[in-house]
Amino acid sequence: MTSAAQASRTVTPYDEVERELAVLLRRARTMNRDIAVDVHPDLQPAAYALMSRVAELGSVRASDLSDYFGIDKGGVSRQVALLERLGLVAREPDPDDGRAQRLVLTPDGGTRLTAAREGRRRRLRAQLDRWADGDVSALGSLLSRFNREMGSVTGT
Amino acid sequence: MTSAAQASRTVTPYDEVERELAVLLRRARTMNRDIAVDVHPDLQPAAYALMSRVAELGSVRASDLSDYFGIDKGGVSRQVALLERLGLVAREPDPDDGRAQRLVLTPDGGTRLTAAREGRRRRLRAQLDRWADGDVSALGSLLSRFNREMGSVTGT
DNA sequence: TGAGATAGGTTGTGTTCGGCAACCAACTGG
DNA sequence: CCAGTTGGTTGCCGAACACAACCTATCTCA
Repeated sequence: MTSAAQASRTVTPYDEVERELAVLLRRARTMNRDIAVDVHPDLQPAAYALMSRVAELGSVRASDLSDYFGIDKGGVSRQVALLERLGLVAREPDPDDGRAQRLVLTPDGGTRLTAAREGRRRRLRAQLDRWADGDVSALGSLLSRFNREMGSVTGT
Repeated sequence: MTSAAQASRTVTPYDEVERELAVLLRRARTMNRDIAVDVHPDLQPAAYALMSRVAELGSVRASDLSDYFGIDKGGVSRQVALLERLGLVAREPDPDDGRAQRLVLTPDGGTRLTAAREGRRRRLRAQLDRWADGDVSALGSLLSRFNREMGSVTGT
């Protein structure tokens, strides 16, 4: 009972998940930065994820992004402004709602994203290649589920 | 081929991992903040992870933390200073190296950490309870492996 | 033993991120 | 047509780091 090492009396799977998430989150910034620069030298790391989501859905409203990533709409607004300034996404008026705007990738944005995606995938693959296919899928599914279920508790 | 939606032509497991990580990372800040406040009202989110790691190992050097989390030692230094100011960790001279210091949890730090850990675990559990035990373990292992292998590519 | 080289920490500076809140515009429902 | 709500923008601010300069202690090796 001397040191705090006894905290390890029971390292539950929960603890492990928590610890690994902590590590991942701290390292994430660095990893993300490299990725974003691949797309466009002036692209901020955070904007990459938004852009990626726009590509995935084809057309989104800013508030959708805000909900999906669980971040403030103010931040989204700024990131989107940046993406637009860089010519990576464009805004279209939403036919169904005069207040809203639909975000779409510009051709240039699409091209750059695809190109960068290739490079990034290569790097990710370089690491995950040694994994069995099933493990990669499993990680994806588990993360997805985790996000989905944690997301619903927003107001904890 | 009109919109960028065709980017979904092949959503590989790699893509899913990437996407889910992106979501996770964006949400992380918020989640972490709540946790840290549980330990001590003035505790900054980032410091919680460090403190947690100190508890796990019992005694660490700042540079170990820097390596482990992959963040700059400057940041670690500041966080540690904060933790010390709050009386949560203490510094001891390293008997083996005059330059270094060993960080240990104070009794108060240990108490608070344990208490907060309980609360947090309850919340995490509330979500993960519906998971099969094996799934939680699997997520932990996969994340751990992911971190380990990605960590070794530091200079990509 | 003494001159680098190197490792552990601290501090100053700048940037990125994103929460909070005040605000405008447009939609919705009496 | 007035109130309440929702989509978005902007100002303000703190947190979290990266980067780099710097100090000190240790190590190395001739």
